Amino acid sequence: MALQTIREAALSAGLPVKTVRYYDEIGLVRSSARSPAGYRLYDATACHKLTFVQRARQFNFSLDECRELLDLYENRQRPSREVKKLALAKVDFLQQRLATLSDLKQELEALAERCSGDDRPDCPILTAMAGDQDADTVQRRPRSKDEL
Amino acid sequence: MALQTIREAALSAGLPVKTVRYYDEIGLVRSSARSPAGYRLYDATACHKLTFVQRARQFNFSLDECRELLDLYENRQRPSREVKKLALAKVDFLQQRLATLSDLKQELEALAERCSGDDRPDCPILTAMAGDQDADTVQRRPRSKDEL
DNA sequence: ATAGAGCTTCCTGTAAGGGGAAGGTCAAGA
DNA sequence: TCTTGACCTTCCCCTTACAGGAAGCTCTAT
Repeated sequence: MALQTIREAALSAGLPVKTVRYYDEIGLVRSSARSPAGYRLYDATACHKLTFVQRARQFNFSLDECRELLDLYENRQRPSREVKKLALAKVDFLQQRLATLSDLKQELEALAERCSGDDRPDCPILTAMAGDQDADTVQRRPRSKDEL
Repeated sequence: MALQTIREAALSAGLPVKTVRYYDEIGLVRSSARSPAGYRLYDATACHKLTFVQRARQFNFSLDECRELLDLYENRQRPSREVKKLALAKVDFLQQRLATLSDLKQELEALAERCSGDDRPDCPILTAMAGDQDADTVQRRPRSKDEL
């Protein structure tokens, strides 16, 4: 396969052109060459890496984590243990967030259910947020960095 | 209650000082006055609003949404319908994200389960992300703006 | 008088790009 | 040959919701 322009490479990886340019800029996936006019050119290997990163992103890995995964992917001697560790850590992270969001949703649903949702101004949702005595069912939760 | 300094107001609302200063700067919750030396001063109403915003943030509302909620909260004539609409939209949003994250977690777990996690270099996780033929169980999903 | 805490504004940085301007390049059609 | 339009480049600002820190003023206690 011949060298591809950034647009072709982006299309084949399912990424926006801007994103591919950005990955080049931060050194995550470098273009394999430049044309005489300065156009970025991507060979099969580079396109492959773009696709790899796109998939890893779908799995919620950050760009830094993608960098790690790419390194592992390129190192034919790596132990699968390391990859599994990253994957399981991500699973844990997702589990945490699922729990938090689920709680949140239930609380909001409960409040909405008690709201008449008509023309009257009384609203248990606002009352709860204002912290009036009616709102003692609302729990205060600490916020962690990870919590969305 | 007398006027409070930014630190006292922040403490009473459970927010960092930096955050309260930021809310003032963007006009979300303005300080009610300034001391002769230029110190921000908060009265009971302003402190109340800070608390309101802190609660709404716990419910995952963005600062722009908090602004809307504050407007509704301050408008004694508002119909509860509008508040309920915002709350239910947020519930929907959370529901979407829960589904996405749950899918993600299951896929990752399945991959990790098939990975030996030892010293050998073979790794189904990397293989799946590389898009090799072995990875036909991995589905491509479109990413929306909202999806974390 | 001085130390230390608290306050101010201003600047920089975060994640992961998006939007758009100004300008060079390339292939096709008139 | 000229021109048009699509494509490419770099550069810069914008986003969310603050955090960290510097330089400098203020207040309180000793």
